[in-house]
Amino acid sequence: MQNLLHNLNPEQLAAVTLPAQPALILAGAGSGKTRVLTTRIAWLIQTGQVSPAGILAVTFTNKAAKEMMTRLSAMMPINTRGMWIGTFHGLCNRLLRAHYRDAALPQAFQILDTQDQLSMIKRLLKANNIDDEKYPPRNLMYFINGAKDNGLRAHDVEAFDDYNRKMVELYALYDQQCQREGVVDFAELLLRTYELLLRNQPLREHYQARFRHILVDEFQDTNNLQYNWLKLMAGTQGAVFAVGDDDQSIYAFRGANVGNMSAFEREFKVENLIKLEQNYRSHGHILDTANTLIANNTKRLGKNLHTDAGHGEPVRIYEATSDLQEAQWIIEEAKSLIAEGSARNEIAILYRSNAQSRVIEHALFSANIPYRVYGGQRFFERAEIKHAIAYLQLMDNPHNDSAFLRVVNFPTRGIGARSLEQLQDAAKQYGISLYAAVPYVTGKAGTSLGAFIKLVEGMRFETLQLPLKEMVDVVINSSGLIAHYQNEKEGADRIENLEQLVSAASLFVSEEGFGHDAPAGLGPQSEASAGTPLVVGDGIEIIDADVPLVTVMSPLSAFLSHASLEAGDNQAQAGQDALQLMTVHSAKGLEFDAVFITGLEEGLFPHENSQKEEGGVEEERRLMYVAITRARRRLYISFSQTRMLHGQTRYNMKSRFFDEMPESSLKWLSPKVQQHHWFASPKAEWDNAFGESTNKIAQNMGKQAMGWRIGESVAHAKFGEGVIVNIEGSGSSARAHINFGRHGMKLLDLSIAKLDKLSA
DNA sequence: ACCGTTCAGTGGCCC
DNA sequence: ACTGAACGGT
Repeated sequence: MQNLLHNLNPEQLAAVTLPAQPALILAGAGSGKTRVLTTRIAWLIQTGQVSPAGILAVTFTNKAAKEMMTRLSAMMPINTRGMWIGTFHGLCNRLLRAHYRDAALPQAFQILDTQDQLSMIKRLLKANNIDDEKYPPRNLMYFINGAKDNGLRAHDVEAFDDYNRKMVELYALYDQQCQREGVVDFAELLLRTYELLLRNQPLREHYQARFRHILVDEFQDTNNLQYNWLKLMAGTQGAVFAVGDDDQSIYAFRGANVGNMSAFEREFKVENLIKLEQNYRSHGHILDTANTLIANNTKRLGKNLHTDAGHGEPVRIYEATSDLQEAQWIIEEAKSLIAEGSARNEIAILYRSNAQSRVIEHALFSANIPYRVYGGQRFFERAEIKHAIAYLQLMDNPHNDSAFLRVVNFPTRGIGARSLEQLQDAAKQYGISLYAAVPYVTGKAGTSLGAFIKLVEGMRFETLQLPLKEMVDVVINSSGLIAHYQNEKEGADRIENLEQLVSAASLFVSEEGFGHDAPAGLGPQSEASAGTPLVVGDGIEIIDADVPLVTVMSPLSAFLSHASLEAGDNQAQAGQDALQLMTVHSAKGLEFDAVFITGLEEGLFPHENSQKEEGGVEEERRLMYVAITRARRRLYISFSQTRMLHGQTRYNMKSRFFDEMPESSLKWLSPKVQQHHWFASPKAEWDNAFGESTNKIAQNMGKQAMGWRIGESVAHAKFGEGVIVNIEGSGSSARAHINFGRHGMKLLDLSIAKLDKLSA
């Protein structure tokens, strides 16, 4: 015990040992939040306050859940069985599997990922002759997900105009279609579980009594449905231990509601609010920079990080002339860091948007520096894997139309658009799935469709008694996928991936505790042993979901859930000692010795779209705060005078965030170049080192009128600082397009507008 | 079935 | 500038 708690600072210790009451822990970046969460769990169990079965710990990512598990088992000889640590979606999946009847789902229900959901919506629109120009599938998807995230079914959504009435109607149709097919989307997992608990009192009371301690990670990222889900799960007795940081709330765009933090404090009558402000990650200058910046936000719960680590080095700021040159500079700096002994994977290059990575990657590639880009395509999202999965889905639940359509003619087997049209008509007419509608199609189309059904049935029959690994192996071969890719020029990688899917299945079986030789395709292996059936009140029997998945679903169903819920690593190749490239969003939760934050320009960071959004700039500022606090020892921030975006050169102003950072912690590496000065100096001076594209810019910048040049910085009484982006006309009738950053782009008459030359 | 062309859209992304 | 989807021709 002493062991468990020693080395905690007073605030951490206080948080870990709080009584069983609602608590809100404001955990700043690098303040040991995961440590507090895991130690709290260990402490609760070791002191005998709760059994492992009484713990529910919720995270947003599988990675975080795994991390918590790992750290817990390092802390105590833990009996992981019975403890519920997982993502919202993973936990909901588990509950719905155990209580599928009460939730009105088929036992083998399947989970749609975003791709599947979109394709399903497209099909729905087509089947109902809806103009997809007027109702873009993507919009409908956002509409549906948005409604679900707020706990609203179609009949709950109020529509005030015809357009929205139609959207609501389509939402209802969509849900019907999902129900017919036996599939649920991500939001549905949450909503269905919420409704299940809301309506089923015995079940609700059972879980409320069971989970005496509910711990939530990244609480600031919860959406409204998740918040209400937690409320329902907690009941009146559950001790919810919410850990979060309002300053790191960067996911409003996908429904996260920071307001849940204060709502939690209010509605749960939180008496225990603890701030973890001691930072163990970053040096002082870095922390000061973060603190000063974030102080510009108005809506904060209030928190100020401090460190014992000393000031360390100042934050280095660099002004580049072009995005290309910015990349060159990064590489030079990175090289010298490496030369000084830094590990490559301790250096991160962050950017606001993915489009920025291209230039940097190109430069790294040319310089022969290994790097790794996060956020690429994930394993289970690859086309060939989705195809193999679709065959498996059809074998487990033939009514999944998305899976059917994905592979009915892949590899090609002569089933074209005409045949499918006939099939879809039949399915619509009888209100059944495509699979079930095949017998109603006659003629040649019927024959080839029948052959496809035979293929799937054949694979199912053949693998009925086989373990999962072998089932997958049979599927990738008998389906013709392997053969198909063998004939393809670039098919080798895909075949390799398919083979990796077989290994993944094997690994899954051993990790999830399914017997290696247990048949994959049969239902639950041991229905009788499913937990301890509880009989409550009216004789309703509850089988607690606290059982290995194997007892509530077949290995195949479990593997398919796994494929949907854990799409795999979000990073490209596993080149170990490589520079780390990623967006600021995906850097959240990570830390590095040295960090480059690039593209600090108005319009890019803060992003231009954020200006129009309510609270948008504050979210951008939090994003910058997250970026800064990733760095341990050394931080670089750069911006560029020109940048290629969407095929044209843009002249951006430096980000307003520079005005919000403490000058005393910054060190400007480049002399503050006066932009009108560029042309006074020989072009070659800044051209020789960095590539040819500066040439074009220079030529373009040569254009001038009324003593003003493109690219020049100006000051305007009303709009403040700006950059001349273009000049049209000449002489006294010339007009200039000027980018005033936060005031937007203005077209000013050069003979009228009062402009001052800006000397920076 | 497969190809080349055209065209819109282009912010971040967990499950 | 680049991508992915949609379209139309062979």
